[in-house]
Amino acid sequence: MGKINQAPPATCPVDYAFQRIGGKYKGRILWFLGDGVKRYGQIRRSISGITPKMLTQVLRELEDDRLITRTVYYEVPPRVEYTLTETGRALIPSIQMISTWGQAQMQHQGITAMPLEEGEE
Amino acid sequence: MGKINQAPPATCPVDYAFQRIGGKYKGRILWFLGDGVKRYGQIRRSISGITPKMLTQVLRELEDDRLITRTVYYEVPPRVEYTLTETGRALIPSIQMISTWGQAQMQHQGITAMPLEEGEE
DNA sequence: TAGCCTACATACCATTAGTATACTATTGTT
DNA sequence: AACAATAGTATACTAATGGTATGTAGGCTA
Repeated sequence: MGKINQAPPATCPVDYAFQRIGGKYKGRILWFLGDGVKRYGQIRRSISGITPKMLTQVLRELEDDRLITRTVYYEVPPRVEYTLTETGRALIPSIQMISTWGQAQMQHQGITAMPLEEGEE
Repeated sequence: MGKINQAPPATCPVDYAFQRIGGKYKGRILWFLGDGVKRYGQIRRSISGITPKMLTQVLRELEDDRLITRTVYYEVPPRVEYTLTETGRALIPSIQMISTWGQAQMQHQGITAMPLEEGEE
């Protein structure tokens, strides 16, 4: 349930890729993780508008697709860290390019770009 | 109706971009158009499994977002040609990289990649 | 000890994306 | 007259995606 595009396994590389990084939040999450190891709460604060349920769901899908790893520290309060796998990291240059494109388009339309949020801690 | 992601206008470039090129078919269609001017039927034959309704819908969305242009020739039988705009063409290198990534992953998993179809004419 | 925090899980519901199938218009060909 | 070709429309439907609300565990804080 909740899997973006799980239908017929892709034979086209573009299709294959978009089945994994399409969806409303995946690009932004991967992009944010490109910055380094992040905790659940950090991601949630950086991805404006995402609900905890969606975040959990999306993170699990990315984990299932081996784009990120999830490390649980059994402390109290619990701590869960997410980081890109090699495969996931290999996507960052592509997302970088897409971001650059997006930035240019936004400028073109007079929209002010705000890459990612989150107040320091 | 049918607009993929029309919710709050993106402030993040990555979000902005994925709102335009996300969805099941957009990446593949743009990629195919990267090859040059294409007719409706050519696109339909190249994107396996797409229904005419979806294709029309997606093409209209790409047109609205100024990623492609649509040229109608009032002949019989009708002829409609689609081509990338400058903005759309600027996306091709990113899709190229994503495709390369996808290809590598597919190889890694023993899947045979089949970039795009369509028999010559 | 009553709530608060983190990091979720679960149930339920609404919206949106996508599918299936059939149909249209126009003109030339058989 | 029936059929082919192209580029779609129309209608009805299912599946995927996303959202709200609430629950849970264990320690921490007031």
